[in-house]
Amino acid sequence: MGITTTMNYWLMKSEPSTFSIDHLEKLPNQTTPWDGVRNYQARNYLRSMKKNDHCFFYHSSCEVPGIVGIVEVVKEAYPEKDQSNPPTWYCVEVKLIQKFNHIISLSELKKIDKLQEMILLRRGNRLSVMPLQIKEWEVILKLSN
DNA sequence: GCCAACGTTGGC
DNA sequence: GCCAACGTTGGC
Repeated sequence: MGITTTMNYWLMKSEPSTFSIDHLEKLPNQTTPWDGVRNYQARNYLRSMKKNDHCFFYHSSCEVPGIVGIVEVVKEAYPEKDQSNPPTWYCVEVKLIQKFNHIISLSELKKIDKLQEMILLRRGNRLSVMPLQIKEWEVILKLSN
C-alpha cells in the first residue's frame, strides 16, 4: 500500500469471429496471449505496455463494432513463439477484468464530444493497439454503467 | 528515395 | 460486398 504507480490505458481490437470477449471468458484463468499483431506501430505499443495496465477490449469488423469489456496486462511483451526469422513480433498476456453488460458501440463513442481526439475515431485509423488518454478512459468507463 | 501496385483493415 | 485509407513491397 502507499505505492503510487502510473497506470497506462489502451484499446485493443479483435475480430469477434476470430477471438471475442466470450472466448476469453471461457479460458482457464480468463487469460490469453494477445498475439497476431503485425503492425510496427502496434507492436511498439505492445512493447511499452506495463503489468497492471488496463485495456478496453474492442470488437471490430462485426455487426456492432465497439468496446465490450476490460482486460489487464498480466505479462509484459515477449516474442511470439516459433519465429525463425525477422522481424520479431511480440505479444502480451491479458486477463479479463470485466465484461460489460452492454456494448459501448462505435457509433455511441462518435457522439461524445470529449472523445473526438481518440485515435480510434481518427479517420482511416487501422491501429489494432492504441493508447488512451486517462480522461478518455474515464469518460468511456462511465458509459459502461 | 520515389512511387505504383498490391494487400489488409474495418466501417458501412 | 464495397470501398476508402493505410501499410508494405519492390522496381527503378
